[in-house]
Amino acid sequence: MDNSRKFGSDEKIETIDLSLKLDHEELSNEVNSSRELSQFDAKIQSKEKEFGKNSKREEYQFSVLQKEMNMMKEENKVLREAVEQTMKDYYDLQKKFSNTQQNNGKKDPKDLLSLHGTYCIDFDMNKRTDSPASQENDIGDGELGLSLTLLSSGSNASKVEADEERKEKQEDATTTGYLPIQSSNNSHGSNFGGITSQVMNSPPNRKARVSIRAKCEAATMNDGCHWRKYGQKIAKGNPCPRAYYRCTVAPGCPVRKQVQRCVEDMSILITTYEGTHNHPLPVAMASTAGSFTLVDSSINPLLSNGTSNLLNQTFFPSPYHIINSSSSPYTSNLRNNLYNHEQYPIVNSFSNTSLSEAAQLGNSWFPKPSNYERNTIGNNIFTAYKLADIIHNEMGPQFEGNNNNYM
DNA sequence: CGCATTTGACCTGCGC
DNA sequence: GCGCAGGTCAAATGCG
Repeated sequence: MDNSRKFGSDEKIETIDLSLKLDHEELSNEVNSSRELSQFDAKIQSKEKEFGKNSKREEYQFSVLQKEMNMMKEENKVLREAVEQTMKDYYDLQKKFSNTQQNNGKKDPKDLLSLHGTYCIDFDMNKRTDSPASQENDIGDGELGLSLTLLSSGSNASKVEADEERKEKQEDATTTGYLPIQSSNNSHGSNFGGITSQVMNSPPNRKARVSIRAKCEAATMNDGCHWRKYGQKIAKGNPCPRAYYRCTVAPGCPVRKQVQRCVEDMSILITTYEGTHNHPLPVAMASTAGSFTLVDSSINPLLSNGTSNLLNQTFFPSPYHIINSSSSPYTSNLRNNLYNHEQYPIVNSFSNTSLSEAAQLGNSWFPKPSNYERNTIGNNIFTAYKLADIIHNEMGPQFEGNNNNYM
């Protein structure tokens, strides 16, 4: 925008539509940094001087523009504060995690894999929005979409489940569940379309579990694998039956999953995966997971090794490559992640079309949808692999290796 | 007829 | 040791 030259040549024009010169796209580019903002202010002030002799209408236009710009500056400030707050919370949580590990005598971060715990991923697939405006609103509300919750729990296996139940009861306090134990002033526990990952200690003889909670009207989430139902139980305290599935992609695959609706909110589907696939994952699944542009947050190697490897092991048994851009400042990483999530929406990552088409195309790897799954494919479909990808994305790059440490 | 789902019975672990 | 609850098995059933 070469305003000086432009204004110089337009001085004789009686009415000048300044709004054309300050379109939203350019304005949004201008306000990306405070430094640029100040430069922008200087430009506006110089223009004010130039147009000081013009009509009151132009002055009015200036005032309107200035108000708009002030509003954008305020918004920008709120966004920056939200990012900073989230970063602060994130660091606090990492510190707590590190302290917990030290107290447990875990010297090697790899030993985290011996925490055969349950990792919970929360998201609300109905909350995802596509419009940039809603993104900004979400961020402006401080709902930055990702928080980590580390709970210290009892040491026996039954307590793991008990904790899960207890937390489910607590989750009415928040909307998505899993109360953050830190940063009381944040809004991570509110109903955002994001993720809450959770790590709970459990005994060594417990297999790794990844629990995914999704707002999903369908009877089950389709994650690309082929599952055979082998049982159903009505668990105590929840009238909704819990269904048991085992992976049938490859014979002898030990991976199992449990699917149950949340008692407080029937629209929430809780899917718990357990075990490690003994076969390569379907190509579309891997490609979907890899469709994220992963950004190296490089924040906490402890979390990176622990959570990501566990997720990796549960969801990504085969080598899985990521893209690192470690040169980016973290705030921009966070921002990039948020936008990457929008760019590659969680919802419908395994869309009805892709799934059924893949099956129709006769892809050898692709499981033929079961009767049950055929009925659910048309609804909002979610791939846990992508969520695990997001978790990894937030956790950092130390991702590969140590795949057999916790089984 | 083959495969997937359903469902009651059985097994196992844990708390008391 | 007993009872309870979660998890698994396997025969029965349903569906294409």
